[in-house]
Amino acid sequence: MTTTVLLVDDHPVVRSGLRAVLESDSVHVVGEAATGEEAVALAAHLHPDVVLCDLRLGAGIDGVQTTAALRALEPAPAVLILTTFDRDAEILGAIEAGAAGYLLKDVAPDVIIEGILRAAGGDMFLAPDLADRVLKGMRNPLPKLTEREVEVLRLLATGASNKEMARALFVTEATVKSHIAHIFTKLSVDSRSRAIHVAQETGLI
Amino acid sequence: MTTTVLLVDDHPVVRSGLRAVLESDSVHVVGEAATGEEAVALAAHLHPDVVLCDLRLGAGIDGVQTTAALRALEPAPAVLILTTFDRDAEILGAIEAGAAGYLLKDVAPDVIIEGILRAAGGDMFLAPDLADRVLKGMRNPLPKLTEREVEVLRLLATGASNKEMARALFVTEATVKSHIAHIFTKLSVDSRSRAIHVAQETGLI
DNA sequence: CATTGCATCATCCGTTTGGGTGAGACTTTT
DNA sequence: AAAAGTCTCACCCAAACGGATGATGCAATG
Repeated sequence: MTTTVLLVDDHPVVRSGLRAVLESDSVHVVGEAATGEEAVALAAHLHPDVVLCDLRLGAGIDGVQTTAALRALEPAPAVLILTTFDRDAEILGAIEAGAAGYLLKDVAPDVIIEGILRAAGGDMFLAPDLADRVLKGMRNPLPKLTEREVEVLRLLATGASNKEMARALFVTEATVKSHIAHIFTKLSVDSRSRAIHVAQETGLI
Repeated sequence: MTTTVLLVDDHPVVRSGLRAVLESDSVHVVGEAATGEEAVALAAHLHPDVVLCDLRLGAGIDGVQTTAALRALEPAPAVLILTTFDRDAEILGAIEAGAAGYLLKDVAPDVIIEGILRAAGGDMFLAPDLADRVLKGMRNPLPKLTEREVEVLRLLATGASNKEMARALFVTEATVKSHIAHIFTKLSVDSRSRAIHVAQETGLI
């Protein structure tokens, strides 16, 4: 029995590649979507066994949000995340959103097929080089930042001074300092540069 | 007459996609390479009209170096850069290394084909949304940093303090401050965070 | 309704950073 | 040989930052 798959990627070339590589006795590609919104609409209609989804989708909702929306469908397809990057925060986000697995784009085609079949069977499937990191991430999850803190962190990452952030956010410098102090504590750092670094490394921003 | 093309990308899926998308009356894919080294070796042997090359090639030499090596062949193939990112420094690097053009991966297949044909004909071909930026980059080229300065900048971007950099580089803090002062001047910034930001934005690091 | 969490602001204080200036040693270029 | 560029270092000073502590208002949670 063949497993039906919906492809979600904003690059036409990648979709064609996946189609070419996946189509076989055991896997049948029933549709393609370029955005998360399109993916959800198509999945609701086509009922694929598995949705193979990029985490980075140019415009619109991102891969994590798409995963969550797909998993809320009835019946819910298994969602397999396929992407170029291995950012901890996003792996965890996708898994938490109900993804069955996570593969890097540079793996061999047969690994992807294997992942699809296992995802269709209800298995979890993680690229070996990532399993470790995911587990580590689960052991020391990054403390969650509040919306405001993320906002400050983003400004911080653009190189803004406290004064500039205060102006941009319509608050006093004291408030900005307060937010930054909290951010530093949560990220276990003691300088803006290091905060930027860990924020980027963990995919927090 | 058909134009012969060599594909260079570290992702098998992308290569398959490109092959599926490009193969036509006017374009014939004569080979695929996963690394820059492999690309040069194959190109020397297959003499393709055009090499379609990703800038980011997991292991080994990068796209810019590959471009330079390919252009040094006799006869030299036209090199068309195809990538996901639009980092100014790399665009310029590839153009300087002799690339005929630069396309983003999310463009439509027929745009890629058009780019290949024009590259084969000796034209320059830039994705429209990039041409502006390239020209801007040429008008305000980033002042070149010395090796030492780049080294300091990299450390800076990891969040290191002056003291830590001094230790890491076996110099005094005064020296580190001196380098940083020069970096700031060259990048026209006045804080470490902003230096990190422009360095990343311009692909300097 | 009490508690908790968030965002806001303040003051004090020590440390780090950034800016200016100058200078010696070594290499490459002219 | 002179000039230019790089890397190294030092000193001074003002501004920005980071840490500690505490307080207010407000919404959500229990």
